Amino acid sequence: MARTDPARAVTLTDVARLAGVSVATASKALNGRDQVKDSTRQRVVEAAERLSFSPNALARGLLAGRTGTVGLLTSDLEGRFVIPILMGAEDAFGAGQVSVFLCDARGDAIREQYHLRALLGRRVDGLIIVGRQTDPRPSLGPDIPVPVVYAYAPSDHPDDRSLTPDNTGAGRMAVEHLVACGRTRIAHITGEHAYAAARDRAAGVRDALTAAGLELVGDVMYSEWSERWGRDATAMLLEQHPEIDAILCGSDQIARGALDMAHALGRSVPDDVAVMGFDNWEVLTTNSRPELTSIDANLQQLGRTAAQWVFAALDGKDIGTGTQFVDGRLVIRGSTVARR
Amino acid sequence: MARTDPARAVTLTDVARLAGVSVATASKALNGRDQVKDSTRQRVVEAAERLSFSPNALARGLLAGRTGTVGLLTSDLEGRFVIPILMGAEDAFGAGQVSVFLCDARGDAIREQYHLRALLGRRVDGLIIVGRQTDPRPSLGPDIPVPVVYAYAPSDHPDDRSLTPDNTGAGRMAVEHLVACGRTRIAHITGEHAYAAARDRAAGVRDALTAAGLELVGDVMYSEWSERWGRDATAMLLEQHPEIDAILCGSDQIARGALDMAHALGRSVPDDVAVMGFDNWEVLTTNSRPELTSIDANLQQLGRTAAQWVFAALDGKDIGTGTQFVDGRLVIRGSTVARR
DNA sequence: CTGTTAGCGCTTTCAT
DNA sequence: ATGAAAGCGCTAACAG
Repeated sequence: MARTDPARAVTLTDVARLAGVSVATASKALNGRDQVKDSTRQRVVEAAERLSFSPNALARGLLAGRTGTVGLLTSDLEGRFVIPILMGAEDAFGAGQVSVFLCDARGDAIREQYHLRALLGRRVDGLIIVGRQTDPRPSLGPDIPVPVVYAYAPSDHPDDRSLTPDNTGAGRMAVEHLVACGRTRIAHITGEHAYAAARDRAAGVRDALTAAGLELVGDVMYSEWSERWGRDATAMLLEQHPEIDAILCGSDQIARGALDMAHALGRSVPDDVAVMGFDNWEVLTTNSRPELTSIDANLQQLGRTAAQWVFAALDGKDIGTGTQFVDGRLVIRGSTVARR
Repeated sequence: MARTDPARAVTLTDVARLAGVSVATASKALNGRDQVKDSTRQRVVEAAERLSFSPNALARGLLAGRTGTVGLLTSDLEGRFVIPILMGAEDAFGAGQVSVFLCDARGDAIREQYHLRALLGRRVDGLIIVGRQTDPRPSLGPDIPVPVVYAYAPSDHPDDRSLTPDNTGAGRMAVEHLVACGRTRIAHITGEHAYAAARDRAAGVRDALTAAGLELVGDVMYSEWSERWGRDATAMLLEQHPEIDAILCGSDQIARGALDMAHALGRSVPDDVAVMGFDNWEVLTTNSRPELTSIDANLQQLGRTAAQWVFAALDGKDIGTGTQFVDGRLVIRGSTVARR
């Protein structure tokens, strides 16, 4: 049962006493220091096990100046981005080596400040700040006494270190895939123009089309990040430009709507028209009919790199400044390539 | 920029020196103890602010025996359940008062053990264990020295304290809604029979049907938790039982598939047939056409209660044992009720 | 190889 | 009202 321990937690002193040595020796024995006789170490280890001794990380941290903890401060309410990033960070840190405080600021600057203070008070060794869009976010400033890496949303200050998906590259990658599939009349439906993600992907789309000697069919269609918009835009598109053979959508949600409407209007996917999205949100991409080709932002990789940077900075290495872009990964499914 | 502090962090000693008092007095002043002259307190507070002093929570925790941290140990890879639970917990704890370590065991018992040891070593005040299904999970056993609450997945040991969605009640609630909408020929498509969530919801469905003097149309259709199954099952259903006027689906994903196929077969939703799901996963429910009625499991509430229990246990209160069920909440949308 | 000592930053008696 | 001192659990220097 979940009981509040009435007895004091077992300490190194208890172990030392049981093993019949001093705490110092016990400490050395358990930490693999080499000035300990094998038989002594043996005794200490056994004593520790018998008492199920678990060293107090607070005491250790207090002394070492390092706590082995990292703060992940997010505003991503759904956890769509932060969970893969957390997993990547855990990978990089090694499970159990480093523990991660996850704080959700819910897009509220005040709450963010609270959490920030708390994390610094707990002497985290580093911070990873996860935004919910790829638009630059306000910097925490230069006075944070630990390494900070901004993930997903870059910092708006050039001296900070940020890591964000390469949406322009992803846009290019998408078009290159469609072109490789033989598509030449490509339209682009996307989300809100206010989002850098939408604009950047669109820019990449244009680049790649130009490079392929093609032109976008119609204008980039900006509106909301929703299935509804995907449906509505697709209806308009197929009406005005019946010749299109590919609809590139700015998100998987939009793509789901496009797929839906294409079917409703009697177009076969991918035979008549290819459809693809961005984000590779599995619940959407692998459940549609056909399954949806998408660009995965490699967030787990992003999280891993962010964590490695924090570590590197801790070790005194220079991790530089500015924003680094993480490549996306094309995930091909049935909505752009006919089933074999 | 994110720099590793070259200078030592500012300590209470620094503050005391600047204020011209002893550390003891500084401590009292900052912690609102009442044996301090107002003018002295003033000076100390100012000094602390000037130095942007942030008390070392490790040192404090070492002394107090409480750390103000809680471990959230999950195996919910997508974060679908754990994020609302985390938010609920943060609500209950108060942002900044308590910090939450989030660890993802990824369904791996070894990794779970690693994380558990790490968390206990960091002297968390309590643990919330979040499973990814509502089936009972192995207990961590009686020897955890801090309060443990199992959330979402209950523990398989009766002496543990668990909190899980009331799926039976949710099944009942769903049927009651459909009946209230005038539906009488109701079918039930759901996920894998191996999942307690599927079986429990189905049991509730049967209860409520019986109570209403109705019978399920056909058998409960168990298979996978996917849109594909929703589509396939719906096709079979409409073929074999064209008279049905409601399809209750075991998840929103299945419901999306059902919606899709109902349309494809020329049935109007909700006029000819009502469709509803469970989970209220917004990306699915609010983007479909029509939007999907669903039962929300109130996970944020669940997280809040779990956190409150941990706290209560810490304060020495008896939080009892066994599993408590959290009521779901009906969210009515257009798939069961025609738009006004 | 082992033990003694000091001290990480803080709170809390207990004197003054 | 203030300060000196002890100690939370641990590790690192230094002595022996």
